[in-house]
Amino acid sequence: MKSRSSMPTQIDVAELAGVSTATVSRVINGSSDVKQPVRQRVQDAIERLQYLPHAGARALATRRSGTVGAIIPTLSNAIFAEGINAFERASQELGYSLILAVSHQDLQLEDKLVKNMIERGVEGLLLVGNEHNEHTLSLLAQSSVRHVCTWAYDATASAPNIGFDNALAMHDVVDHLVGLGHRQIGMLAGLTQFNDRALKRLDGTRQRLLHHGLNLPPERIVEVPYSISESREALAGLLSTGITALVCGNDVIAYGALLEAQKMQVSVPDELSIVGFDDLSLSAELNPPLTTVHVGATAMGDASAKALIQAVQQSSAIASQCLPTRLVQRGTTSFCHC
Amino acid sequence: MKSRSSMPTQIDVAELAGVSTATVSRVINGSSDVKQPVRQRVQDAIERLQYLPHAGARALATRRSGTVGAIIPTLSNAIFAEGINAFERASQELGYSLILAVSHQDLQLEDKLVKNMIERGVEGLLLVGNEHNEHTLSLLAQSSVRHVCTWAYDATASAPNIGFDNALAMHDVVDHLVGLGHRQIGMLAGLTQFNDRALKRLDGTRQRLLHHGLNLPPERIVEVPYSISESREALAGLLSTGITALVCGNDVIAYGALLEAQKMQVSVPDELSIVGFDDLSLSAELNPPLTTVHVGATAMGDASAKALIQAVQQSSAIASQCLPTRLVQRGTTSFCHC
DNA sequence: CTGAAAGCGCTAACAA
DNA sequence: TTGTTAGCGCTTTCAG
Repeated sequence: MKSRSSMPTQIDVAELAGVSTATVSRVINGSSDVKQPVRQRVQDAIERLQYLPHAGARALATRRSGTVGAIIPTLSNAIFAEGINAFERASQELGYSLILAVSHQDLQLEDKLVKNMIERGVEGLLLVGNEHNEHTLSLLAQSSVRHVCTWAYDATASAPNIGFDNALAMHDVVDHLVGLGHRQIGMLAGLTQFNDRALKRLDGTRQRLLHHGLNLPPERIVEVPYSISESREALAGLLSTGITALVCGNDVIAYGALLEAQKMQVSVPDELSIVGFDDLSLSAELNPPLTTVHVGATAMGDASAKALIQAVQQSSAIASQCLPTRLVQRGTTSFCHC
Repeated sequence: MKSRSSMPTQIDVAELAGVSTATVSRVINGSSDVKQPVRQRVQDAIERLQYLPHAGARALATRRSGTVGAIIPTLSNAIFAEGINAFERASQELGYSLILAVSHQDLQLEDKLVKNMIERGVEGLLLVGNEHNEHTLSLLAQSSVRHVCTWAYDATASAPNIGFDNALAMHDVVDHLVGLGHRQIGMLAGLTQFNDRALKRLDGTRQRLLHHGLNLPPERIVEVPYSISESREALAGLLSTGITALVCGNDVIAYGALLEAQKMQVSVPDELSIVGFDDLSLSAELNPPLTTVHVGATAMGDASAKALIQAVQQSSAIASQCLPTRLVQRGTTSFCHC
């Protein structure tokens, strides 16, 4: 008899049930070839001892941890929270637990976190964006941990991508605005440093404007962090450049612009059209409701979990997916009255 | 020489460095008694092989997993996302990884998730609220996994609590409103079933109104889910009961009330005062800015992680903490003009 | 200061 | 169908 400090082990169950540990293992793992009476004795013993298998030991023996990891920039951004919520749900339904880490937009930290995830034996890993350290990528490559880069779809990326085309999405936005007669357009972008999604949105906007023969001069571009108050502060300056429409890098920035415009008595959409990006649930409820780009964060989280886990289970590669985005025309955009 | 499919193990490092695995282990764990030249050889070997220690094996040997768990109702609620963000950050800084699971307000599912967390060997566990299955609690008790119930402080609860007094917080709200001359007060509460926080807020409001000799009749209480649109729908009915002030179970509900009132041309705060709960970052930015109860979600997540991990490391008990909450008076409340 | 060896709790051949 | 026996990769006495 071994000395055990706390929890019962398989050995205890085996003793109580009068079988070998192998049999206990078989029962736990649902092996079909255990006779009913034996199976019952084992299950009773498990019940009586309140035995819980040790996941670490099992991972060691099977070389499979039953966990997936996710490393995201922050959870304070509603759209990431929503995506992770879906990712967790899908993983859970497929029998996997989620190890979550937040990188705070720090690629150096992200690298450490990836290393940690590999040590923990995650079978799949979700990352955000396509910008990562060289070292991080090589770590992933030689550990052969399945991984997907999400939120951004880039056909040229080396790692599997599940996300949407941030640049292309802006084409719809620009086309919409130009179609409404707007010619003087500005952009309140998210911080583009260390954020390829924000950069693509800016680039996409610029390119599509050019396509229409329009310019996006530097004075009409302001980058702000994910913050309503900082977005508000930037609006007045942008307005002074004579714009009639404003493209925002995300919904939160758009909220700032809208609220500040209203405070400045600038009528939206009559004097200024505003377009957001993300389509947070609040956006449809504002007065006026925000015209924005809907991205399926939930669908993305869901698809990522399923793709990752399927790839693990079939030891196949992950197919990249370019998810659709959709411009939702609501009340903050209208014909240019000028 | 063993056959290895994928990753290098300690044995490989030991061979390459010409030492025993015990020495490799010592170097990894920063044992001071390894001579410098040997230590260097080992570190070089680790570097060259890109060796990563196997967390599962280590957990098995040390009986410590280096993980903490958190089970929350949802991540779609911004205030939980914020709390978990802080919890993760603090845990990470203390060297622990986070295993996160979402219960979708389902106590049955929560029970399964707790079981899973114990199997995974989490050293500490964060739960939300004080309402849990009997079985869940006993599981926790006999596994002796440290745990805290958060978001709600209840002096009578059996498990350690780190949160705020949801009922007491409403006293400030009611006092504020009554002090402004309001006598006809209604409440747009969150769903109280399976949610002790929402229930406490409702009870606290009712009690404090009684204290002032005021009533909260059933027709002035409406429960709605965490949703702006459902909150909006409920407003008209509430307004028809002749209220001059509305207490909301959370900020999102308050947004709905505010936006709907504005749409109905009911002036806030002149004709209707509104108070929220949570103080999400958006609340201060609305027009008018929302009067609400500030709860330190970040502080709570942070305190929970620190308390949990400290208790684990000193194998001591967790001290419950009643965190302060603060009424933030902004623009949605004013003197009763009646 | 370093090495040898015995597990940690579980699973997976291989026998029986 | 069930038991026996090696490990999975790491840490940790205990010797030397």
